[in-house]
Amino acid sequence: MIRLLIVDDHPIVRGGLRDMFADAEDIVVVGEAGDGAAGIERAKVLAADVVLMDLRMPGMDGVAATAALREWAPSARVLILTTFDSESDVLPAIEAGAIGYLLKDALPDELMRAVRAAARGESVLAPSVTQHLMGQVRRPGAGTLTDREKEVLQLVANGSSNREAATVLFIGEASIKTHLQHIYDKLGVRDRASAVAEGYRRRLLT
Amino acid sequence: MIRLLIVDDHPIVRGGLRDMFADAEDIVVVGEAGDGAAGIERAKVLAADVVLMDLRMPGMDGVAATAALREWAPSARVLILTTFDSESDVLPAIEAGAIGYLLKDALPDELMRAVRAAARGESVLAPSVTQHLMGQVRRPGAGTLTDREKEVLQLVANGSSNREAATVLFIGEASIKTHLQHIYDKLGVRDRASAVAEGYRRRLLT
DNA sequence: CTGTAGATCCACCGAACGGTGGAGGCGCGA
DNA sequence: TCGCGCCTCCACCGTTCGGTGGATCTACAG
Repeated sequence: MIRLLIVDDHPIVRGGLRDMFADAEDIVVVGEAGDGAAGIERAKVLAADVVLMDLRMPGMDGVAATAALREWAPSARVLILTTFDSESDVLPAIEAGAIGYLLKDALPDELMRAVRAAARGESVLAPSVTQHLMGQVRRPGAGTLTDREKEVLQLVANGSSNREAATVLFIGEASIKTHLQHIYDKLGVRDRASAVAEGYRRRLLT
Repeated sequence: MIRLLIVDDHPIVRGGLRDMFADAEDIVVVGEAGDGAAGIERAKVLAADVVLMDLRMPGMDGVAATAALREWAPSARVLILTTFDSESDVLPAIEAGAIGYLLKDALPDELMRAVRAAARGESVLAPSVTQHLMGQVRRPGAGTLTDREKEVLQLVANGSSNREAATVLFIGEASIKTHLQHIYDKLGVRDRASAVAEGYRRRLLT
């Protein structure tokens, strides 16, 4: 019997999922949680085999919760179930240790098979997600900004000129320019405006 | 008896909603649809009183469907039920003729009361949505970019210089600069980088 | 018909930015 | 210990951008 935990901030979604698994004889929904922190606690207490995890949640999000589960409930397999399949969602989730990644437009039958696969330790990915993963191995390393670079990019997004950013960070204007050059290289752009755009697309910015 | 139609592209969400309304004695779910076009057809055929409409859907989205329903099924009240409450989602939906706007983290009880209110022709808005509306009347016109301005901003976000954007849009570089000045004024920023940032924050850009 | 909003275009100027090719220092793991 | 990644700083130069204050044309509502 597979012990399933549902973590999603929408009561409606939780209800739909619980209902769906009611018919399955080999799966029992042992609990629900509305955010990441509660999900971790529930997974531990209830000894869940599989955790069905949403990514976008208030408080602790799905990625952080997935990472935390590796430490606090290593035997739980995390299956991401979310609406979005952009690289910036998929990659952190996989890195954090998710065993599978499905989209919410999945058919109930697919979802059921995915849960069983996850319980066996097998990976199940939505087709579009597979594409993103393949795209990633082709360009390793690139695309990750350092903390300092993210700070600079955030300031630029907030309207700072190079000089203003330099003042805020207590460094010289020249350093800001150097950071920006590195940012341009990593993001594959040629100016601050499109760097900001890429920053939002990859969810590096707020 | 309130005849309710559910329009949402996620089977899971539809299931959760149908289940939720199963207990209500004065509400009957007469049908479901997975996109806007099907929703319009169903609303007409089934003579729905209230349409529970998602905004983000493949094909015809919720805003377009809401607008179309005013012509094809004027007696149907559209109640938006979605995950997002940004101004750029809320305002078009209200303009298109939605009578209410709820978020998917609403409690089942709230949702039930909202459907009954909508059936009576009363407006129900999520609290955060009310904020957006109030913010809008305070600065009328401001904050809304014209189609042309959105095009320009999108090109800038994609790395175009003023000259390149001008070429793409078959207009002069001077016009691009003028459009950008208007964009800066409306978004309350002073350069293209932060204009792009604001564009993403207000969901004007992809 | 007249006002308003949107789109287009113009000139001028100083300031900021992007490109290039460096350099030194620090911490960490091989 | 040596290399590597990261952060810091420098100079020079051409290009682009932002700010200002206009202008004309069209479409549409009052």
